[in-house]
Parts: sequence; structure tokens; C-alpha cells
Amino acid sequence: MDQLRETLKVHHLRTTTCREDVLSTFINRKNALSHGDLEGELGENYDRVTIYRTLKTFLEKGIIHKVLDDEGLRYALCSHSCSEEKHQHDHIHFKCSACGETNCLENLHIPAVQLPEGYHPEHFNLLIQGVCPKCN
Amino acid sequence: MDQLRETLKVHHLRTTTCREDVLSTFINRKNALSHGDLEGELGENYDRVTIYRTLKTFLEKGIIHKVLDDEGLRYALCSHSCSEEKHQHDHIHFKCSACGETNCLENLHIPAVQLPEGYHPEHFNLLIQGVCPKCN
DNA sequence: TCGAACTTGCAACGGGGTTGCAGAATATTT
DNA sequence: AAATATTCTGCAACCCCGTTGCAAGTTCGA
Repeated sequence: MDQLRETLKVHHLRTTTCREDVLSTFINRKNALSHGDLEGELGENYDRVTIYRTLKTFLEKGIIHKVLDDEGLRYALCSHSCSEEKHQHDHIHFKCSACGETNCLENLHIPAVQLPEGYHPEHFNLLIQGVCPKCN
Repeated sequence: MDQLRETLKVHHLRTTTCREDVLSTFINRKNALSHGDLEGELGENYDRVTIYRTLKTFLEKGIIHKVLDDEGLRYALCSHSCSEEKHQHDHIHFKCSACGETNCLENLHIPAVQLPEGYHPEHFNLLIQGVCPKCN
């Protein structure tokens, strides 16, 4: 409760009920969420546009990060504190083809890759699709 | 010219000018293309819907594969012959933040990852974003 | 408690992608 | 070469995603 406000404060955001609710949904659900997921959960309380704007703000401030997907964008909490200046993510995302959930495997780092001469990598995004332990 | 028809035939597709044009655009442009790219190139000749359907058909038949991106789906040619039954891709995709082009690095394989107990991986998708040799 | 700054809801819009259907083109059979 | 079955295309319509402008409401610091 207070922790939500604290998180928002750290990132220089005003505390509003929408932001608190979106943030707590991410914390409770644990997996990566799409705008649609949030609208399903909170849509009766807030306008779609407000949810879009909340996601955009959280992204910019480093509270959440994008998760690539073959059927639409999702978002997940940044575990280590990212900031407005710098997002740092090198963990793997796993999407289950059975239950459809996408999760961050925080402990698994993306292996280093030796790129050819001239390539200057900045961000890495590895999505593995398959069956997760729950659906096994 | 004849090669286009041949490719379509191999995949049990009728030869139509739209399919020939889309296929030859992929071959000429070399990089990953979005529907919008194709519409820009061929939009005066064909309806948007036809281009969508062509992409979908090519996907199903194993002529092209999806390329994930943080700002929308793209497609690229399958180099090794994929089929309706099986798509097999383990190469890396590189997106240049300067010119915006996304390319397949066919020679670079995605390194193996040791997943925790219970995970059964099926497909891998690694996108690296940064600056490409051309924009260096 | 007041005002400046920020946030929200509403309306509207553009783009992405899909579906149904009728007409056109392709392949096949004779 | 013509007829037929099959497939493909264009059009219209539709829904979902995401954004923008603006007026009204809320937050927070002085």
C-alpha cells in the first residue's frame, strides 16, 4: 500500500489511484501484462486512454519494460531499479504456448554473442516459446 | 522470374502477380519487411487485404517467418527451406536504431540456454538492437 | 488553503489486421 | 480449346490498438 506510493514517489510521479492500481496489478499478477489484460482487470474504473498513458509513463520512468511477443506487446516490472535515463535488461522471457503466459526469467541472462565487425549492439531481447512447468 | 514461379509451385501455391511481386520484393530488399513496407511498394497495384493474405499464406507455407520487433511485426524470407509442417529458425535478428532496418544474421545462431527444470522450449527469437555497419 | 502543475475522461481519429462475399483468375480435366 | 472446380482478389465493413487535443478534475508544494 505505502510501498506503491513509495515506488511512485521515487520515480517522481504523483500518486493517483489509477497508477496505484496498475502497479499493484503488475505486482500481484507477476507475469507480463498487455494493455488488454489491464483493461480487463481495471477497465471499469479507468478509461482505456488513462491506462495507455499510465503504461507509457511507467515505461519512461523505468518502472516497467517492454516484452516482445509475436502477437502483441506486453509489459513487465523492472526488477532491478531502472531509471528514466537507463533501462537495463538482459534476462530471458519465456512464453508458454499452452497457457499463454509470458514471464521474465530474471535469473537467466542472455548469453553473449559475437557479432560481425561493425555491429554495435545496445539492447538484447530473447523470447523463448514453449511449454512452461505449470502446463507440463 | 521463373524462379519465383518455381518457389510458389514448390509450396503448392498458384502463381499470381501479387505473390510474384511480394516474393520478389522480399528477395530484392533483403531486409525484414512490414506490411506497411509492402503496401508502400506495391499498394497501388494491390489491395491491402490481398497483401495481408499473401503474407499470411507465405507464413503458413514456410516461405517467410515472423521477426519480432518492439514496434510491430515484420517478416523475412526463410533461407533454408521451411515447410508447412515445420519452421526452423535459430538465427539472430539485428535492428538498427539509426536506419531502422531489421536484418537476419543467418550465420549467427542463438546460443544454447540452460532453462530451469520443467521448461520445454520450442522456438527461439533473439532481437539485438543497436547500430549496424552501414550507419556506423 | 490557494494556485500552478499535472492527470484524467471524453471524443475523435488513424492505422493494423480480419472476415464475408461476389466476381475474377488459375489450374485441371476432357 | 473449352468447361469446370478451385482458388484468389477487391471491396465493404468491422473491431482492436494506440494516440492526440482539450476541458474538467486532482495533486502537491508554498
